[in-house]
Order: sequence, then structure tokens, then C-alpha cells
Amino acid sequence: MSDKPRHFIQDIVDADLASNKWGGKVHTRFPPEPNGYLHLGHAKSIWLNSSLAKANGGKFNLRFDDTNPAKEDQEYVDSIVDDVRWMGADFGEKIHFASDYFEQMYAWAEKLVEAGKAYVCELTPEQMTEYRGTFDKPGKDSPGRGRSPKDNLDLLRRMRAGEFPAGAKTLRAKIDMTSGNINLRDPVMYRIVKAPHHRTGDTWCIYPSYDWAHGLEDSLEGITHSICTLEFENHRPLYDWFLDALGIHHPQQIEFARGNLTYTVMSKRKLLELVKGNHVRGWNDPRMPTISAARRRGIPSQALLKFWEDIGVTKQESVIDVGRLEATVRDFLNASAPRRMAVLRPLKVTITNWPAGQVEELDVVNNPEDESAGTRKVPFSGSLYIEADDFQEVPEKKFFRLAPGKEVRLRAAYFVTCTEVVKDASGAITELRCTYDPKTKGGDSPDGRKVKGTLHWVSAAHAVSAEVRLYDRLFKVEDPDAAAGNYLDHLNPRSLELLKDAKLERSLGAAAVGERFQFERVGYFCVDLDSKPGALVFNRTVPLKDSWAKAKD
RNA sequence: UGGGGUGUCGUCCAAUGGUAGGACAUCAGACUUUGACUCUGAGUAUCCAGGUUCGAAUCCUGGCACCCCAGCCA
Repeated sequence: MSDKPRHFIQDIVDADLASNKWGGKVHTRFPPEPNGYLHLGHAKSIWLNSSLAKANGGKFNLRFDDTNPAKEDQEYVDSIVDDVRWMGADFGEKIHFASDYFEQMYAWAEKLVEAGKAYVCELTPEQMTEYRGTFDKPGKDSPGRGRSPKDNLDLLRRMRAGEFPAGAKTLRAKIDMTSGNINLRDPVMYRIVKAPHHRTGDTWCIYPSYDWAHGLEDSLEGITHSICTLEFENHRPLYDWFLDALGIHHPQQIEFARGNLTYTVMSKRKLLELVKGNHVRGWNDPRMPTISAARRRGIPSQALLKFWEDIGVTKQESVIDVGRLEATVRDFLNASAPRRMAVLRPLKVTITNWPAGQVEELDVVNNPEDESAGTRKVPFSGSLYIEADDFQEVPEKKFFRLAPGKEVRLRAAYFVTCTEVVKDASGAITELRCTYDPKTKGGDSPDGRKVKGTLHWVSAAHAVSAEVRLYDRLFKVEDPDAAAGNYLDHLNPRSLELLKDAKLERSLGAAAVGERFQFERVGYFCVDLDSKPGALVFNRTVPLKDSWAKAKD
């Protein structure tokens, strides 16, 4: 990662540093609500906020915006902490919670009541909607708006004491019922919710609204640059109003556009539906656009960070081609992933002139991009598997893999020539019989003759069986949100393909959960959480580019 | 409809009055013991209309399109 990614927010930070606006401080935060798992869009915010702090010698807080006990859960808190850590963001020792500030927020609410800047309102939700007016019609005053500060204070204290049923009353800021900005039409600060909170239990029966709480949380933590997404731009005047009314530290809010990806959905509501409706196998199903799914699938956190850095930060709504993420992942893994041979759809090959029972240990390079990765021994014998796709009985044009009478190279082994095709009663090919050239050991011919194709292979007797899971895009259409009908109508029925009996080279038998490899000529793979010794499971993180497959289209 | 925002290759991002550039994608070619990687080349864009200026993506005027806001969600 470069030292200081350039974008308009960095420009603002530079200007603030130059003018000494914050005394040289830069303090950002990532403020998720624990009501679901984090997704790739959150990863952008984590990258942005944490990298801004890091690049400018500042600090970065992780803070849970846990103001709505009805939707939140400890499970989500735990998963979010895991994800943020995995992303490598340095949030220091302390994890912050809005619920830690409830007492202070309440004290400030009383202060606004006493100053005549907030009042208790007894309108029902329906009435409140009606009184709020519409875009082009001003709202009208709630009956509670004219009550004295003394009476309001009494009512507020009784709200807190639990004297009123859920939803019966609210505390509202007294701002402007005629404002063109509807957020300023006396927004709700507190509502009565009789639900236990995952951290404060039943201490409270009134909870601060996001609009009231969010700016206070930033203020309390000394945040300098409060970075959020575009939809909160309309709320900024409200946060300004609260902070100024209270006369407390006033962070600068800056809005940026969230990043959407093609072929997926990114709203928490829809992600929850996919999980609850069993359209996927949980929040961390590798097809999901969640951070935990990306991790399980084998995407390195550095690649995810680099992806968002490459994309950049602007205020333009965008939908990013998911191929862009795949390209970044390939780029990272090409340099770092050890190469191995794995045959996904095995076709048996017998080398007819191979000395019976002989096994040869061949040296194979671990990573041509990284000499320090060294070599490993791979056993070769007269009974092998190759990829079924690598053979065509009647080769199509430009197919330069194996076919009857044709010679190819087995990677790092020998040249072989197909002499016979064995079929079962139904006509399906069950085995290939080939001869090898003993003088081509290692894959070079002393007489200088060339072969076009190089195939990967495994020795049948030494192969390790494994389950391999191939993933495709979760949706068939680029923008499921915009497509006709319900987004669920556009799920890709072939988003998961299970290969139950792939054959892997011997060394993969010891692969540990989370380890990443390039299966040569196939793709990048990662050992899945479900994997156990003797029952290996691999996820395809991303396939290798395949110009042959593309040419055939 | 009132308020707030955004318009640059197919996509994402630069260019801050001076040759519209990069990345991904696409196409063509070279290289190759991974049809990968790498390398070379190509094509494609300033929302529209006026104006200011020697010169406009950038400044001005007027349009147009798209996004957000009428939760006691965040």
C-alpha cells in the first residue's frame, strides 16, 4: 500500500493540517451498527478511515453505534470485531460503544430541554408523519411544542423512569417545522423502547435516535474528520445544530459515495434475507459479499485493501465491476501463492512403456514469480490423472492439448503421446493410454522438438482426494437491485458447483485451513473451514484468466 | 413538487484555465515448461446549449439526467 493514497478527503486533511485547524490531530472512526455482518462496502469505510489515520499520523476508533436494541446482537459485535481485526485496522486497545455514552447523552438532552430547545411530544407515529408535512408543504407544530421547559423536564424524567408505555412519547428537538430540509422539522431525539439492550440490559427504556446520538459520539471521542456516506449529507445541518446548541467539540463531517459491486447486492436487509431464506449457507458463505465470506473464500485482506485504494474516493455513486476485485486478488496471489497440481475432473492415464511399479520423485518449482519459494518433490508413476478437459478425441481447431496421436508435456515431468482411447460400454472415455519419452525428463526434449501443450497431472497412487467448491457470481444480472421483479428472482442457480472427488498432488494432503495455493492452470484456491485431515475441502477464490475458454465463446 | 448531491472511455479514477491521462475490461500481436504471468500495440469519453477567453472538462448563464430525504431505522 502506498504511503498516502490521494483523494479529495486527503486534500481536506492536508488543508486542515496546513491551517492547524485541529492542532495537528487527525482522528477518524468506523462506526458500525451491530445489526448484521460487515460487507465489502464496509471494507471501503474501514480502509478509508484507518488508512487516513495511519497515513497522517492520527488515530482510528472502532465504535459500535448500538442505539437500537431491537435490531442488535452480541453475535454481530463479535463478527465485526473479527472482521475489522482481519482487515488489519489498528483501533488501539479500546473498543468504543455508543451505549457507554447513554448517561452523558441524556444529561445533554436535559440541558437542551432546560434551554427550551427540546420538548416532549405525544403525537402517535401516524400523527407525527402528518404533522411533518411533505417536500413542498411545511409541517405544523406539535401540541407539545409550546410546553414550558419545566414541564418538559418533568415529562422527560418520567419517560426515563418508565412511567409511559413504549412509543407513547418522544423527545424532540425544537428546530424548524417549515424547513426545506425535512431532517430539521423537529427530529426525534429519544423514543421509548422496552427492550433489553445487549450491553446495558434493562437500565434504559428510552434510547437515543441515531440523529441525536451520532454527532455526540464523534464529539465525545474527539473525532476530527467524521467520514460517512452520501445519504447523511442531508443530516449534517442537524448534527451541526446539536453540536452548536451544546457548545461541544465539533468534528467536520465529510461524505463520500459508497462502492457497489456488479452481480451482487449490498444492503444489510437483503443480505439478511439471503441468509434467513437459506439462499446461501450463512453469512460467511464464500458467495456472499461479506468480509467474512471474502476471508473464507481466500481473498487476502491486503488485496481487499488494495482494491479499495485503487478504486479511490469520490462523491459519485458508482457500481464497480467485480472483475476489478478479481484482478486485484489475482495480482496479489500470483506473487504470493505457492503453485500446486490438482486435477479437478480426473481422467485416468496409463503410461504403457513406464517400468512397472517404478515411482520417480521429480523436482517442481513452487512459484516461478518467486525464486525463494524453492522446489518440492512430486511423485510420478505409470498411472496418472489428468484434467478431463485437457483431452479431445477429435480436437477442435487450435486445441493444443492431448488428442489421439498427439504429444504434450506433462508439467515438470515428461513428454507423452496418446496412443489409445479406452471407452466403456456406453462409449464414455474411461482411460487414455500413452507412451512417454524417457529422454524428456523434467519437460525438455534434448532434440529441441517443441510441444504446444503443457498439462498438469497427479500420480494416481499418491493422489489425495478432496472436495472442491467452485463459486460463480451469486446473481445472473449485473444489477439485481435495478432488475425487474424481486432481486431474488435473479439468483444464479449455478453459483456453487461441488466437485466431490478432485485429485490433488501428495503435498496438499497436509494443507491447513486458510492456506492458499495456485492450482496450476486452474485458479487460486484456499482450504475451507470445513476441511479436515483426510477430508480436505478447497474453495476456489478466483479462477486464472483463460484465453482459451474465451476464444471458444 | 421543497431541500441536498452528482454528471469525463464499457467500468472506476486523474487532469484544480494550457497536448483529456491511468487502471480494469475489450481487440490484435510477442513470449511462455501454467492458453497463467510478462511485454507490445489498438480502439473508445468531457450530459446539452449558449457565453467569457488566444485557449474551457475546468469559469459564467440556462437547460437536462441520475441519486438521497417525508422511520419513534442507521
